[in-house]
Amino acid sequence: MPEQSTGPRPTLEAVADRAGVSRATASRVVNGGAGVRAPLVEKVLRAVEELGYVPNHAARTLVTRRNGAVAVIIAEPEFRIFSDPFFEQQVRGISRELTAHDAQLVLLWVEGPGDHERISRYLGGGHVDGALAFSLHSDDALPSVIERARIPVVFGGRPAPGTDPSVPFVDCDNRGGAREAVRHLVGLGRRNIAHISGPPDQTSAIDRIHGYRDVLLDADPSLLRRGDFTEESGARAMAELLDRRPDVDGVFVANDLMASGALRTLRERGARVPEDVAVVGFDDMASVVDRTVPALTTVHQDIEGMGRLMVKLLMRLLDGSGSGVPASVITPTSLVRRASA
Amino acid sequence: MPEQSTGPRPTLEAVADRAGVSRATASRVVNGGAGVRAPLVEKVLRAVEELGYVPNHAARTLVTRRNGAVAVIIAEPEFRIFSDPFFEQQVRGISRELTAHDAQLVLLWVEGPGDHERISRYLGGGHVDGALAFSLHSDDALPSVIERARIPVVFGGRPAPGTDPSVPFVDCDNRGGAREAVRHLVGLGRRNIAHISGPPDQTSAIDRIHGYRDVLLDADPSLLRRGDFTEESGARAMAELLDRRPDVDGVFVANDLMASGALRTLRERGARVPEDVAVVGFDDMASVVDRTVPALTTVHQDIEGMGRLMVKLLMRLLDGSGSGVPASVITPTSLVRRASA
DNA sequence: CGGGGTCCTGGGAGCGCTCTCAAAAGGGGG
DNA sequence: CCCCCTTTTGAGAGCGCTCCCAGGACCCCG
Repeated sequence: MPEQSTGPRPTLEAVADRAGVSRATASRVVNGGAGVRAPLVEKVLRAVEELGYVPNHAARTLVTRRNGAVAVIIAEPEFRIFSDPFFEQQVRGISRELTAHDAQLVLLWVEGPGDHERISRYLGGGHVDGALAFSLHSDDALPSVIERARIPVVFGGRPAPGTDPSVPFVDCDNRGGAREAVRHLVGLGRRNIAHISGPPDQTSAIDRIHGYRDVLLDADPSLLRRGDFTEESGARAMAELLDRRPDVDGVFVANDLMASGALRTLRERGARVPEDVAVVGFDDMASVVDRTVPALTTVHQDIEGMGRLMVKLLMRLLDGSGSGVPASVITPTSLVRRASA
Repeated sequence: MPEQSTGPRPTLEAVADRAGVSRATASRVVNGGAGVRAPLVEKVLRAVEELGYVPNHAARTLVTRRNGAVAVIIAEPEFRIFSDPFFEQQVRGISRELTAHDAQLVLLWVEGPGDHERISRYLGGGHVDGALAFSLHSDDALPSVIERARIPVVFGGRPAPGTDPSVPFVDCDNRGGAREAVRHLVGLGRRNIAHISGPPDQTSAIDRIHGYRDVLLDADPSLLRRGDFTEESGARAMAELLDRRPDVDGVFVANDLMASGALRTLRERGARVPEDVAVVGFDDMASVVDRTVPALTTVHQDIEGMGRLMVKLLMRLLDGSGSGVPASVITPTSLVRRASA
């Protein structure tokens, strides 16, 4: 039972004294006890217990140059990314994996370019061992701010072209997933397959368009409508599609939210899904997929797993064990068939 | 322009040498420069700039015993609290205020009792100067875990009875706000005013019930229905209410989400709002209030402000300037009149 | 022009820990 | 039983910074 000491916290020195060993030996025990004989280990451990000793983190960091903390940089350019379920899942994965590595999550909330100076100084100040960031918009200056800090970084999502290509990232196989979705539609015998895409400044949206084109090399431009990943934009895009191409019989929508909107429009226009128009989404977002009518066929990606992977990559970077820079990881996707296609 | 030094980061010593002053003086300048003559300040600043000096955080913490970081403890008992807009606003306020104080936010994500040991050790380990936590359910063991760490803490929301009463908290005036809402309904000439409450293990829900009873001392129990703060539960409670008390002409709902559900039920049952039944919510949640038909009259609370206040209170605790323990803060609420009442 | 402040500055002692290196202890073979 | 090698332990030197304190510079007034 630790003593309820009111005074200053006990130091390693105190533990060593109590155990009758040197500070060095006490340190060894506290750090795993390799190379110390059992009886001494026992003594030190008892002293630690009795004194309620907890290592001083700052002192340890000062000499080891490691502080067991990782920054997660959240940029909130315009929307409420924090309450985005996609994002939440990823952060959850990160948090869990970080815990497994006994590392802490320091949240860096960036609200605008005015914060860049602060962030840069913080990252460069040795407060954290590394950083995790998310590539959002290609016009964002944040990646370069992070790079300037010369600190190990892993991105979530493929960064926009122009970002230092040596920075590893974790992303799902957007292009492959899109291909699978479109092939499924083709396999269903659909002839006029459209695509409702995301904003062209996000690499995930671009990659999904590429996947669509990979399969439908000669797709007519009139079959391509652009949305912005919101439900509303999906509904609108579907309406436009129906107006221009009444013959459309299949749609691959770049995310579930827009697919939900598209489904709504289809219902309002009296089109049967999947009989008249088959719909495939992307993300397999639980909160959307279940409530959709009919249930949405979509491309699944393991978002939490991607978060964990980001941490694993960063840890490998920090250990330096993986010779050189670890390669980026593209996680697999899989088509989940439900009623809409 | 900072030198692109590849080697080890420059130390204060290096800065002092370059500026031709002592380490002590360099330190003084770096920390504000009080009591140093202008020309020397100038010289040191230039050296800092030229060397690209950034203070070593660990070394500083080692001697000052302050590390400029605050833990935000997020317990996720069952639901996705992280994506809760209420919560997001509060964390945003915390983040902003922390930034203003030049302090960092360390996110501690608690997923279950299994994490308590880890959290406790972390908080007690001197990694952070203080902690911010949210009082969620009265049966949660977390508050006591935090208390055990003997670290300054401020709660968001009034803690359940049984928690150490000396721990300061920030909460809005739930009871007063509820009173105002009910009085408004009374002022509208409503005779049979019902209340749809939140779960009884949350103090905010209890306080709002109290406020309702303060005004309607003799309210019949049949006018009180319990929900769980979800839209669905609000819809259900309203339906039950209508079944038992068809004469109800006013409802105070304990939060906007449930009020939105109640409004839906009212519409489905063909009751006009506010003509037949006037409805008042609580929270003034932007994402709900705007989309409701009719627009929801509700009790406004400054959620982001509460987050900021939590930080301010904690900072006062840490400074020790406020003699003794700062008092908890109850922030005011205000009725926002829209169409529903 | 000297005395007594006041204001600045530098020296140096740690903060608590890790880690290197040398000394001590233990062990085995000749 | 002694010597050499391996394992275990301890002494001590920092890590980079702040802060106390003493000494020097400077200033104003008599």
